[in-house]
Amino acid sequence: MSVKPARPATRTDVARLAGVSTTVVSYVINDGPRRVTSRTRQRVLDAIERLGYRPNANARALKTGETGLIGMVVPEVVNAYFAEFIQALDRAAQTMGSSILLGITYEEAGREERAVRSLVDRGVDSLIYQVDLADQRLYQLGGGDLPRVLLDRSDVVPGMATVGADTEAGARAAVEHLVSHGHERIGYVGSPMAGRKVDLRRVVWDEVLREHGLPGVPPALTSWNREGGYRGARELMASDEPPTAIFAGSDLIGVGVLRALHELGMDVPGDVAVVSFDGTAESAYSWPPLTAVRQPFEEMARRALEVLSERGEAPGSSVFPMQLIVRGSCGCQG
Amino acid sequence: MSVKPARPATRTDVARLAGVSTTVVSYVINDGPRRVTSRTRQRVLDAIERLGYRPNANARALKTGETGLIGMVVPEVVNAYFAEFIQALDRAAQTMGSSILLGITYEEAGREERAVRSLVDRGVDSLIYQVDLADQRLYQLGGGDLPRVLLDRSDVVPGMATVGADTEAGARAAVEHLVSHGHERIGYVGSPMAGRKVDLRRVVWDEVLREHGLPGVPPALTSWNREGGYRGARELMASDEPPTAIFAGSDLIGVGVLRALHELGMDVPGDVAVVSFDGTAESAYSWPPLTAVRQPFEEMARRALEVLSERGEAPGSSVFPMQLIVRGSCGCQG
DNA sequence: TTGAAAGCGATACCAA
DNA sequence: TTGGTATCGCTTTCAA
Repeated sequence: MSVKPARPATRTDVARLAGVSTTVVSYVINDGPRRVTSRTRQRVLDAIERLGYRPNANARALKTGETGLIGMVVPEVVNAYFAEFIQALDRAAQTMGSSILLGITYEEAGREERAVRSLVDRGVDSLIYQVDLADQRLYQLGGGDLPRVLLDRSDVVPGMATVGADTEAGARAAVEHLVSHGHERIGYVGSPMAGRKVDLRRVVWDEVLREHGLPGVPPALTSWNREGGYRGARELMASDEPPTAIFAGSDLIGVGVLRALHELGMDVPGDVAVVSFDGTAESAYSWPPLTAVRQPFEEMARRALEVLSERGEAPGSSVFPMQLIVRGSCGCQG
Repeated sequence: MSVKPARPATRTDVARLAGVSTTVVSYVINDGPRRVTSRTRQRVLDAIERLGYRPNANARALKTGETGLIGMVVPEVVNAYFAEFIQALDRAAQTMGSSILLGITYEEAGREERAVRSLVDRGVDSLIYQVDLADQRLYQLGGGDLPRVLLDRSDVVPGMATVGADTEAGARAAVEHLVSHGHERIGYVGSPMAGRKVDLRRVVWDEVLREHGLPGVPPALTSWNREGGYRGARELMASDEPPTAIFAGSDLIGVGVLRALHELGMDVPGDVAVVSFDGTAESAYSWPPLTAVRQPFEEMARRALEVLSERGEAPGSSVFPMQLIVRGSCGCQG
């Protein structure tokens, strides 16, 4: 039976109703730091229930210096790759009573600093970077005491913990799979990386080709979205010796590639086979469904939160295996 | 030139360095409520700069009762339909110095209450519901004083402001477009709505068919995702008189429909034309690209924030027009 | 086991 | 125009 007060009940109201001091209310809410008789405890619990009392998170944050908020910096959310991480992180955070606060950069120079600063100013307890910030100094925003982790990122920031997928093995699995189908001209569609970062997918693709004595193919470097995949595939197919297989650097790219191939009247995987990178839901429903190497979203998210709570440890890096998911676009089921 | 203090600077540090009282610091930061000489003001500004001072959001929230956080309740984020709104809202909120705090329900009964409660407990200033909550009482969480708005929602909650798209006109445009192409058997793939809510898309589809004297077709009601679209189209195409056109209740459904049609060896739009609802980026890169009626995401987001700041007004409802985007799947370009 | 009280950082009333 | 100070709701030390 809860009574609706006009003004939200505070801890003082609870104390008064329970006939104890506010200190005791605090003790029962936090299960410490002092013990409370179970009788007293029950009285407090009853009062809380009757008043519908909920602790004021801001007051608590002010006092303890912890908000229970985890800042996550992402370039966008309309992209299943990031959205998958956001959800995985959110679920993991829920079990710890924390919440994810998003800082979206939109990959616009101006918004980048705003996004990160906003998180820091709001007092997040830690930060997860899922974006390559243009200005390295932004990684230091808020001072050195905030636990931070780089999640599945291409750039490396000295002294910062890292959680990522085994891109190298994943890319290798993808390309080797295409090779195993007998393809000899295998193209790659990706994007140039900002700064002088290297795209491991591209590097590995190149390596595998070399290892098998296959001819090199100029990579099509456009942008990390569907449009980029589309343009890249058009480019690749317009060459004198078009590839018979394409390794797409992301699912979105893969989808764009498929569209281009269809437009050209090519059969997938008959004329051109495709394997993509990421393995989000969208890849499963394209036509044909994309064979892809999948990111271990949940595992990485859980690990990221672990890393953040182990603050103080030496910044290490965790690597998780990717998994090849065979669907229709590679030719296995064709 | 900013000095990095070990401990973050507080307003007291600023006051000391500027040789003024903390009150004045407050005045210049908030531009009021009292005026400050421009000379004093400048001294304070300098001190802030030198110390790298940033106001503590929690302390401020405690004092003012406002956090600058807007709670947004969504079922998921790995779905461009919701992600588009999240981004649109985020951008709009940024211009007001507010942030969007997400409460993801995952459409799981248990998480629903947690998600909403977590937002309220964190002290959000207002709430945007983008999900049909199973338990209507959850809409009242946090008391009656929180401004709330329902964003593009199918259910109606008495006394709550609403911002939505003109689903009816949108659906009509979609179906009429198919009719204008000469189709006589037009199917619908959607999903049963929770509770006894009605799916306007389905109702309008039915209406339009009737108006044109076209034969009714049993709708395929599955679920609002790609898988649902797939199953729905299989179902529709397995009937004795399969449709020659399909109205898909969402982009995801549309994508699933396309996959099913391809699997059956049908040509789109040659054998079956498709028009979908929502118009997210994914619809533009399916094969063939989906003709769709598009949600006015940005406009609705902006309006939602306006409504929230007009607290106290009578709860009205804003409706925005949808736009038909013609691409390849309807037959216009075939 | 319980309570009084200091203090987290910021706001704004009331005086000066 | 500027400053002293009470206060927001909560945590926790110290004393009872």
